Amino acid sequence: MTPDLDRLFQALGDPTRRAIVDRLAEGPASVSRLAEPLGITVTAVAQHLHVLAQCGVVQTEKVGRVRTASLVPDGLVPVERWARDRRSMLEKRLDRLAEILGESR
Amino acid sequence: MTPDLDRLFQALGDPTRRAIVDRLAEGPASVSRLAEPLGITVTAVAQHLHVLAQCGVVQTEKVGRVRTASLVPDGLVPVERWARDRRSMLEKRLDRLAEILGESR
DNA sequence: CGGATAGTGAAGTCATAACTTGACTGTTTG
DNA sequence: CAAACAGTCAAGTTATGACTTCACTATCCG
Repeated sequence: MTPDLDRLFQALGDPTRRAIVDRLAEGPASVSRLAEPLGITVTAVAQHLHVLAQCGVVQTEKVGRVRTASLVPDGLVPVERWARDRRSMLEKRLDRLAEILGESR
Repeated sequence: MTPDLDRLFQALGDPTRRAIVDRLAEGPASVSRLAEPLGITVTAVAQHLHVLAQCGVVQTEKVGRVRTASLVPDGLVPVERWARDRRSMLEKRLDRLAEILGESR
């Protein structure tokens, strides 16, 4: 069910991948530029970028021999919405509960 | 770095665990009640609940022989905030960029 | 009491996923 | 052209994590 959300959350579950997102939030970067501060192979970074692209968080474009990655504008919206929805659902329930408890006073 | 977020996102990366959260959004439930629709062992559910509790998403209380799980009111807030922060950072950057491009017209 | 019910604990299995290495393809530049 | 550079591809390694089973404990109820 909802394989999109699955891949999205699973992708963000990895700290290295979130670090990449953090870095890209400050602006586009090449594969090796991303690899540098992470102490990781460029191969590994490329793999991470692939999964981040798969779930719509980043987009990459290769010009010449350098591939530049950047964040997709609304890539993180589903995450935000998922969390917000659950929270609001819970809050509604708790409000109703409080109301009932209040009435019986 | 930020082991809290790490555990949180990693926890939500598992579809079964998100299904549990979904179920709990509708109200508290016992371990076996949660296991039933998932086609999974109660043991597995207990394990999932443990990791969800570790990262502050659910809380459980055992009364008598039944353990009841429920969502922690603000357990998902960090997720929401993380996503929102990245998005707003990106938006600001794109706005600045648009401004600059606009000026040069 | 005795049998069902609800969950726990320890161990083991199995798949996946995060890396690495090493060989290779293109691209830039002195 | 040759050497350095940026990235890619295909394997292989290793750790972790999502399960299961089975034996066990504690609680409820007729």
